Amino acid sequence: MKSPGKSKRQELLCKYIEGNPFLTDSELAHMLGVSIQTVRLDRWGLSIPELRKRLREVARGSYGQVSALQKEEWIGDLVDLEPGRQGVSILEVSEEMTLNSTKVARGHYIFAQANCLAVSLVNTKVALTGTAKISFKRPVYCGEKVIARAFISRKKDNKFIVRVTSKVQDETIFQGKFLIFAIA
Amino acid sequence: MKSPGKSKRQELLCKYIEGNPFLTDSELAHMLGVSIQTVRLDRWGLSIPELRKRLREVARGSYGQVSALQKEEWIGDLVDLEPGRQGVSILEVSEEMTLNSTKVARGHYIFAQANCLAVSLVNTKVALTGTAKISFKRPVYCGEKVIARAFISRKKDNKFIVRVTSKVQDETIFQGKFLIFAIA
DNA sequence: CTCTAAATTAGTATCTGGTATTAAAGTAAT
DNA sequence: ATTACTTTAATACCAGATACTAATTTAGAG
Repeated sequence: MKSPGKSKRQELLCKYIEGNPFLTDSELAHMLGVSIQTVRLDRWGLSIPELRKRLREVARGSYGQVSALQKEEWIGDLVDLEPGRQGVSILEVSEEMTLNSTKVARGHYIFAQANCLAVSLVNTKVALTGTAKISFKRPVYCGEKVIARAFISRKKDNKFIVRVTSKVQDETIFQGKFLIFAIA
Repeated sequence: MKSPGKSKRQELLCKYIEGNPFLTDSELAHMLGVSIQTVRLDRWGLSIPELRKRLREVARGSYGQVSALQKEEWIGDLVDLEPGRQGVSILEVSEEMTLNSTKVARGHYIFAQANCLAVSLVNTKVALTGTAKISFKRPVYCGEKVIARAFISRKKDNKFIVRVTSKVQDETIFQGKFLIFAIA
């Protein structure tokens, strides 16, 4: 019977947890539109540990080192993702991301968050950024929460146009148009 | 009455937890030779959060911090700089910068190197990226050395146009045009 | 359409590491 | 002995799970 839903969902589950290891099972269940038991079953099948163990590992700094998850380098926490359609990620600007004299976030962090999200939207094993046109609307300060929303605006063959808008409390601080290539 | 035992014990408690945030109350109780309730009371008095919250905090702090992008002030090594004119930086692509399945560097590192360099060309206290148009010409692999060259192509008031070309052994892998604002 | 196996959901008991609260001892100084 | 502080105990509750069993849903083959 092997419903295609299962493996797809498990892939998605991986992405969610890779993108944000702080998610509980019930949050994941809600995001995936399945019951909490299914999430646990999937985690078990993928041998992904529970939230608390993941946090322990992250805290120890060993997360992703030995993990079967092969954690990607993510900037921002993934909070919503419909591969092939849209996604949302949140980044809280910390001290290390800022120019220490001004507490303004360095542009490449904002870019990195958007880029990570844009790439993850493309539902293939590997996706690479080809070109991008980006614009920083205003400086972002330490402590602010940047919410990046991305959607695929066009698709042709293996090329995707992804638009990302990043906001701090309804104020747009960044916009970008990314051309992403999907690699088979 | 203020027994000396209490404040001494609380000091010790602080040290224990600072030295190892992974300790449970019962472990601490055992170490301090008091009951678990006393430990909780002490934690409460010192407003030290419970184990799980401590782990969350540690995890939050270290999550992504492993990343070169978060740790380092600068992406790339500056090897030449004439402020207001041109500059060169070199970045050796390390394992952490790549998608581990393919060993291809994630775009935002290449961008970060270029952005850092572009910003540093502008000879003021603070400079911020306004807009950028960038293009990744080919994937960059783990171990390759990326040499980014930047020059100021135009200047008007506090706005600078900086062009960056990044190469791996004479092969252009990235080009970008940055509009940088100088802040007084 | 029915049968069947896989997939999903439900339900219950149990665990850890706590919070929150109330109460009961212990201790030490005046 | 009284008073104030300190410590321990006891109980109810919570989040976020594990572990297990069972029922229900769903898809596909015959």
